[in-house]
Amino acid sequence: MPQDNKGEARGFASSKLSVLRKHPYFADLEADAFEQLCRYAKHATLKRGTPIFAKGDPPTSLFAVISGTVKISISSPDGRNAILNLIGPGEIFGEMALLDNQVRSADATANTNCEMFTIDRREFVPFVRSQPTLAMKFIELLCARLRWTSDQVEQVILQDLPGRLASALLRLTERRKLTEGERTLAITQQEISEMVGMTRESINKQLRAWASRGWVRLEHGAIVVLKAEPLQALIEAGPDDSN
Amino acid sequence: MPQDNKGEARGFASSKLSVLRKHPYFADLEADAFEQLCRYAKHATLKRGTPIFAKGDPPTSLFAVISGTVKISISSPDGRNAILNLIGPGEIFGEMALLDNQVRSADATANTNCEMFTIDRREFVPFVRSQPTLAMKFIELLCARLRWTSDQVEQVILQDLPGRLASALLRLTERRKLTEGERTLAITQQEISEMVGMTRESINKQLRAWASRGWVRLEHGAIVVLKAEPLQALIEAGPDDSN
DNA sequence: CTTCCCCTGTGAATTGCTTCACAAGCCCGT
DNA sequence: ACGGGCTTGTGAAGCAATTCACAGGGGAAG
Repeated sequence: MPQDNKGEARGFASSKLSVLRKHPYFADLEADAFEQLCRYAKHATLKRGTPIFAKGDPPTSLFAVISGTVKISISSPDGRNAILNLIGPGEIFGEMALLDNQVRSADATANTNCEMFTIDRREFVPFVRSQPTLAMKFIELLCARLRWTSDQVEQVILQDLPGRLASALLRLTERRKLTEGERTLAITQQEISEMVGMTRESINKQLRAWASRGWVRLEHGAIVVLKAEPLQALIEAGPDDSN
Repeated sequence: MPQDNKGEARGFASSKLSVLRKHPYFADLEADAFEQLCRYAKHATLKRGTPIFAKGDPPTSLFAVISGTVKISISSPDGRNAILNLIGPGEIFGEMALLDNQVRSADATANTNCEMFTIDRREFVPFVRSQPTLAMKFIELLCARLRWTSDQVEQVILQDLPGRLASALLRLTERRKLTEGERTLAITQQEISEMVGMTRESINKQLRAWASRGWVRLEHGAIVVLKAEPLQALIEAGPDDSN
């Protein structure tokens, strides 16, 4: 739980405000609510790899990512781990434990160098209760999360390796609102493998097969989706439609 | 979308009220909100196997189960299916699509003969907006769902067959608040297999192995958990701790 | 500018789970 | 009370994905 408040050094609410305004999640709040939010929000920057919270922790804050990405994951005793979500700029995380007042159900780590706002629990909870509009916004957020996670269950249970991988790639491009031409995903093969629950090696071989067909292009730390249609078709066809 | 309103035949709000009062989910609503709810709620009974809604449908209602269980599932083109959740008496389902105004993301089917209340979308949404307490209650519900589903992802990705199965059994007993002595789960091996994403045959063999050690007892259409500790230990030990 | 670590790439052997193919039992509806 | 269908039980063969064991290349940090 790092508390690097460099942003506070300047001490001007206005500077914070201008950055917060750009955060899509809060963009359409009413003026007074937004002002209140500004007073609550604290700025923080953290280095790649920094743990933000761990499974079992009592929740202290809500987080709003400004730049960089945060990994939400769970690890098993034998060293494997599962990535449940990757949170990017303009997104929020850590709301669940705050809203239901339970301990954190997963780990959060800065996946790259990150810039973010944090809102303390003591201010956040009464704030949500006092703002019905905000409560509805969080309901929508939770619904979106639930759809995302249920999709993950569906794919992991119903599909084989090619299907899961295709599904993960497309879901990630959609989420990032990349819908045209070259869809570049800044993600390592290791990370993808932990999202779909298969080994890095298997993922690599499948990606390579698709690359040779021109469906994707592989770069260092990135995957570029070139043709979404055959991948989509593969998912709809179900397991073992010969890759 | 069956609309069997036999319960209406009597035409007395009071009879409906007495049943609704027993539904834990609404038990602690304020008097006036509860009265309003009574006017909205419609009674319905449906036979085992009846489809309630299907993936892709526009949402029409919220459902509150009084008796029986409802299956929330998704099926793939090649005939396999995945059970996302089993909703029992005192529980609610179908809220997600209503709250975020999207199409249904899964199928719902009466898994046994069922008795339930339905609340129409046109009445439900304004009702939630006008009752902050209720909104907070739904936030909690969504959080609980999210934890449940994330757990499912975690287990499916991190654990092997024994771990997944143990985890599913324990999560089900917990959910039903069975914490002492003989925990009977009214569930078929087919159903469990569709919840954990493995074949019925594999599940059967594992259950049989545990039965011979006295950890569980197998009945027709039911699994009785006799010893939770070794199962729990198995999950914590992670994959391949020799069954 | 150079070191070191992470990311990628690839083959061979192994295996946990599936697939397939049955048989028998229980229960529900008519 | 009697089918017929769902539910359980079990073995043998097959295979998709893992495991293991490498090697080269890029990029970030010092």
